[in-house]
Amino acid sequence: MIPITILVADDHPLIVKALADFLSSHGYNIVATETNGIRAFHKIINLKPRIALLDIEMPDLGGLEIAEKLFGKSDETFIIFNTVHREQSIIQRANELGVKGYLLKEYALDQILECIQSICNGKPYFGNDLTVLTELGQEENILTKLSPSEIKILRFISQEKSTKDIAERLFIAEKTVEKHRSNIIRKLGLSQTKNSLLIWSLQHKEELLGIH
Amino acid sequence: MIPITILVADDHPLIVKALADFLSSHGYNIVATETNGIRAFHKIINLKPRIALLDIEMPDLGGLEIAEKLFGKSDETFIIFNTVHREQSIIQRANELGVKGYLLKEYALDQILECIQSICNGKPYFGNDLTVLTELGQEENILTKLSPSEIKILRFISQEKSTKDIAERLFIAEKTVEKHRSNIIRKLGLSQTKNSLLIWSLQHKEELLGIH
DNA sequence: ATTAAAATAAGGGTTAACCATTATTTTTTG
DNA sequence: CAAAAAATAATGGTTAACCCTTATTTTAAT
Repeated sequence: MIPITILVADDHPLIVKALADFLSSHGYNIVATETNGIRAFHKIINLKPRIALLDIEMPDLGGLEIAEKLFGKSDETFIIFNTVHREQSIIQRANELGVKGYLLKEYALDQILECIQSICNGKPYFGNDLTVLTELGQEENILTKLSPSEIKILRFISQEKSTKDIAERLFIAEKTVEKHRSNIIRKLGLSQTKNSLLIWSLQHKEELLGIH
Repeated sequence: MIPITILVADDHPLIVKALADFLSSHGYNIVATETNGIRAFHKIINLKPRIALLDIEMPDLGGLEIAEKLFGKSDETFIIFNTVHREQSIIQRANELGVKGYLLKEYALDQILECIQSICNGKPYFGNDLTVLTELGQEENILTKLSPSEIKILRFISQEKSTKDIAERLFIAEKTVEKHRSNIIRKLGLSQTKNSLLIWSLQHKEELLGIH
C-alpha cells in the first residue's frame, strides 16, 4: 500500500517538526513542511498531497485563505485544520470551504490519527466537543447575520481604521459608515459603551479574514 | 553522570510532547510535563527539577508569574522561557526575575540544547537576535518609563475598563485617571487618535501582567 | 413586477477619550 | 531636610464613537 502523502504547515517550526515526526512514525509520507502560508499554498498546488494539515494563523496567508483559494479547484487534497480557534464562525466557515477535518491544538495526538483515518474513509472529522454543523444543525454563525457591507466595514474596524478613514476608502459618507456601525453593534448584541465594536473586531480578526 | 532533570510546560500538548521527546532523545531526564501554569508551579516546588522550560502564555498562571513566585525561593531550578514574545519589556522582566534562558518558538531546536548546555555551565543564554540587556546595555524597556500608578492604570485599560470604572475602583477622581492616561500616551509616544491607548494596552497585555 | 432587504445619507444628541494648562499634596530619594 | 518625582485634581476645549429617527436609492428575491 502506498503511504498517504501529507503536507504540514504551521507558523511554529517546533510544531511542524513534532507533527511531521509523529505522522512519519505512524507510516505517513510527509512530502513537505512549511511555516509560511503562501509557500504552503504553492506546495499544495504542485505536490498535490492527499492531505494538507494547516494552521489557521500563518504569515502572509492564513489557513482559511488557503482553503478559500483551493475551494473547487483541488479536490485531490483534503484539508485539515489544526488550530487554537474554537469559534463557531471559524468552524462553520471551514465547513463551507469544504475542509474535511478540524482539530484543536489542545487535543491529544491520537485525534490527529483518528481524523486522518476518518477522512480517508470518506467521513469528515470535526473534533467531538466542537459544535459541528454538518448539514442539519446549522447552529447559526453570528457573522452570517451581517450583510456584506457590514462585514467589509467590520474588517476595516479590526484594522484600526476610524469611521472617517473607512468612509474615505469606500467613497461613502461618514454618516453611512456610522449607520452601519450601529447596525452591526445591534446585530451582534454588543454593549453601548464606546469601544465595544473595536474590541470585538480585534478579538475576531481571524474570523473576519475568512468571510467575504 | 546523572542526567539533568527537566520539567516542560506549555499550553499546547503537542509542543509539550515535541519538546519532551526531543530532550529525552538527547539524554535529558524529563521528570514532568504540564499544560497548566498552576500545576507546573507546584511540580517545580515538589520535584525541584534542574531546569524548568516554560511557555509564557499558559492557563491560570503564566510563565512570568511562575518566575515571580519562585524568585528568591528556588535557586535549585533554572528557568528557561520558550515563547513567541520578543518584546524587550518581557525579556527584561525575565532577566530581572532571574530567568536563565530565553528562547523564541521560531528558533531551531538546536538552540534549546545550546541553551541548556550554556546554563549548566553557569552562563545565561538569551537568543542571539534578542536585545539582551544583561548588566551593561540597559537598553531601556519602554514600560520602565512609566510610574507604578501609570502601570496600574494601564493594566485596567488592557482589561477594557473605562476611565470612570478605573476611578471608581481606585477611589480617585476621573480627572486624575485622565491625567495619567495622557501622561502614559505621551511617554509611550502613541498617536493622538481616540483609541490608541486601548489598542496598545490590548496588544501588550502579557507584558503588563509581568510588571508591578 | 412587486416586495423585501440592503445601502445610502442626514439631522440632532450624548458620552468618553483625548488635548493643554495650572496647582496642590504626597512620596521618594539624595 | 530639601529637592525631585509622582500622584492628585480642576478648568476648559476638541473629536470620534455611539444613540435615535427619518428617508431615498439600489439590489436581490419570489
